[in-house]
Amino acid sequence: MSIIVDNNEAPKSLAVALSPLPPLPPVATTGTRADSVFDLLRASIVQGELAPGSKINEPQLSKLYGISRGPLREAIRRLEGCKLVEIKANVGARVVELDIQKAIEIYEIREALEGLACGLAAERATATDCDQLRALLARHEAQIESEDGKRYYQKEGDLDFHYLIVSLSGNTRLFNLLCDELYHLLRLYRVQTSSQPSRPAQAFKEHHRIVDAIEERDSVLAELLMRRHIASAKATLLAQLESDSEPGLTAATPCIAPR
Amino acid sequence: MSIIVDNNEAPKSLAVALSPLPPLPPVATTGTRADSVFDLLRASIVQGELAPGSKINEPQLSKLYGISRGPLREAIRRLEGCKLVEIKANVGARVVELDIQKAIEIYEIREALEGLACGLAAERATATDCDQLRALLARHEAQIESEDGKRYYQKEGDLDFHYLIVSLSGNTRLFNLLCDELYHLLRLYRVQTSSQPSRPAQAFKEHHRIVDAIEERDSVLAELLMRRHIASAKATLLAQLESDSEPGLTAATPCIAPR
DNA sequence: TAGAATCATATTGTAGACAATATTGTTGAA
DNA sequence: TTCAACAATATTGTCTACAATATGATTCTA
Repeated sequence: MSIIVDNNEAPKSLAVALSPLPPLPPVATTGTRADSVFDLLRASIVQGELAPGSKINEPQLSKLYGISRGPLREAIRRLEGCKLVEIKANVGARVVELDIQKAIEIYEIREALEGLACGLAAERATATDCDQLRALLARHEAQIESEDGKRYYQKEGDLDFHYLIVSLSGNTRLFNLLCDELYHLLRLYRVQTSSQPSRPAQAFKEHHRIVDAIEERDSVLAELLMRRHIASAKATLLAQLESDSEPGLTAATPCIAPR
Repeated sequence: MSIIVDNNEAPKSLAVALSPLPPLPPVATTGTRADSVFDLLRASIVQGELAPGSKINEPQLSKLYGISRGPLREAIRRLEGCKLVEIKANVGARVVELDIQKAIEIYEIREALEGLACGLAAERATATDCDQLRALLARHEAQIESEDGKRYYQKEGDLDFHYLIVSLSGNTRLFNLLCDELYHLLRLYRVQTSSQPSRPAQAFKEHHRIVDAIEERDSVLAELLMRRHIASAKATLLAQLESDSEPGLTAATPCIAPR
């Protein structure tokens, strides 16, 4: 089936995306300590344990993880590459601060890239692939209806769907770009705007229509539908962020370049 | 020559891209040694001095640059983030190997992202911005006609045009993604398929039409034209790569996952 | 001779110590 | 009281040395 691989952690990513949904095995890392700590730090950031904007203190973290500062710094450099932290020379790293402007930028990019992925998937997906997609949707639907852990599963489930589509695109670099970078940032937003209702019913309808288009090998339609789907998600998120930030009125300015 | 700058230095990048083309100050880097070496290494790779596929030897490079391995390793981690080197744990880093498959992937992504950028630019560009675009094109045209350094300037000039459009998109993340990552890889391809004719006449026509669309605030058309423009460039590059690799028949296989 | 196991070498991974810089708090003057 | 200059502290940046792993050459066995 595919494809995806990537730095250091190649098999892992794909396995997760394609497997019949194990409850996300937390990655038995076999690499270097810098790699392990990278994973741990990224998880901490994405799950909100390290608050956005908070300082990354090297001595403190190296004690916490029981490693020296060398590999820790390498891990931080990788986080910088993922845009999860921002480093200033001689000052240090801080967890990235999310604001509405950044959300807009990310979703503009996501719309273009996932549209591309979905179009490619429509060109390349096999019948088996489509079955997998349907099975995935059915499973999520069941989970939603059973009401248990509704929000959590819906969220992760939604990303699973997108993972699978992106992996079907056959474009490894695109997969890495979306799954290793952008999606982690999205998780961060979801944690921040905790537990949005996220319109599951509507989303499911859209998911099914996307799979329809893929099955029909209609790449233009598949791309269009995916872009619309993302645009809807964007609108939902922005509404959430705006209502959240109304009291404080932060970061809503159309400023573009960070100074 | 080069313009290019990057993370850590966000504001700079944008400013440089927007300025009326100073003769490219080679970046007076004020950051850490890791940052400087990152710039140097990236330039070495992009200009082909460090051959694709060649090993990155840490002791050797640290002696060459007169620094210790610590900051060097951080620089290498950043290069990994840019996809210019590939790191295997306990084995080391190698300069990325370019093959046709990767070129296809990169250009698929580039088409989507620059299409997006161009559409956004059409929505946001001011009259002054459009004047800048025209001026840029005129300057390049003059350079081409004067025949001096034809190919070289055309190449860099082409990227200048794209830089400017991307910066006009107003999407900082998109700018970083394209200008700090993808374009460097493109340079590497250009060095590898040394001195392609690169259809300057046709490209200029396309550039002008793109600016037309931007001036008319026709974002849909602007996106479409840019996507076509990139698709043409892709076709040119692929033809070049295929003719190059015919004798040796290297890397033309549709192999996808590096193992 | 071919292949596998072993050992020597080189390279990567990590740790800890020191130097350079920024941050914070304090003192002093207007 | 406020501001500026200075000193003390903490944090980052860098270097050197050592440990762990991979690479290759060599030896031994079939």
